[in-house]
Amino acid sequence: MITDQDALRSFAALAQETRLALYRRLVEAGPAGLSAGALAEALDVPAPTLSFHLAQLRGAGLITQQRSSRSLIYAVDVARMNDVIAFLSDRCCGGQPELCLPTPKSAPHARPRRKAV
Amino acid sequence: MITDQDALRSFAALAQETRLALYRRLVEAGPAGLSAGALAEALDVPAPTLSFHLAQLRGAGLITQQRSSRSLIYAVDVARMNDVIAFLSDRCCGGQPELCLPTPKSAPHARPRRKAV
DNA sequence: TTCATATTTCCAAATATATGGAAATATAAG
DNA sequence: CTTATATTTCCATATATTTGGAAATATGAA
Repeated sequence: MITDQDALRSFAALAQETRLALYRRLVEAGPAGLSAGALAEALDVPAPTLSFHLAQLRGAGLITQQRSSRSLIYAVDVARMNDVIAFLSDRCCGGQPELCLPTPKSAPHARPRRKAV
Repeated sequence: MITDQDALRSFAALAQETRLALYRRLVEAGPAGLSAGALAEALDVPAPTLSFHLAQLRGAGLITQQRSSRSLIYAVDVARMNDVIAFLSDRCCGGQPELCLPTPKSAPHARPRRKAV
């Protein structure tokens, strides 16, 4: 589960060019994550600016932080992203989800869904 | 498909309390949508403020607008939301999606996913 | 210790977003 | 044509976010 405020913070966190790029870079990196330094180099962002944006993503619960010697390693929190997606998907069409399908005829041959992120 | 800018605009659109409430109210309403007036009353928002927020959601492509006599009817664009979700889900773990699953053991009994929104 | 590296916190200036009253536009009814 | 309803656009003010240099903190190496 996820509160309205959590969802709001998550969208706010992703609603910024640098942060969205950071998040996607971390999705790409997978569970191993990347250090702040590696991210700074990858995206060419000054350290204080990077730190600010990572803090936003972390405050939204979208990424985790872990120290490894002098480096801080960031990685996506997949479960949280799935919660955010569920937040948007739930309670559709006043409890009649079938109304939410793009078009009636597309339902029969709908492609199988993959686990998000 | 969806561009980075499109995704960014979508998150920005949802990253605001009133707009998120509007969007969710429209998800609930389903394909029939709701008029600006109905939304103004439901959320108790002054007309100009409402109009501003609806324009943001529309600019992001998340909702559609259609005139019906004197009223303007707004409804969610389900296809766009699915695109936004796909944007976040794609290219995970450097091309090894299995690494992105929350935990290895949770994969076998993963629940079936429902079409988003 | 002392020094170097990695990253954060502090803070002030620049930029962007949200709010709502008053006026404008669109549509329909009498 | 006049009036009423529905909604938007205009615009000034208020509020929030982003930026990056300088200084502070944390860790490890010599």
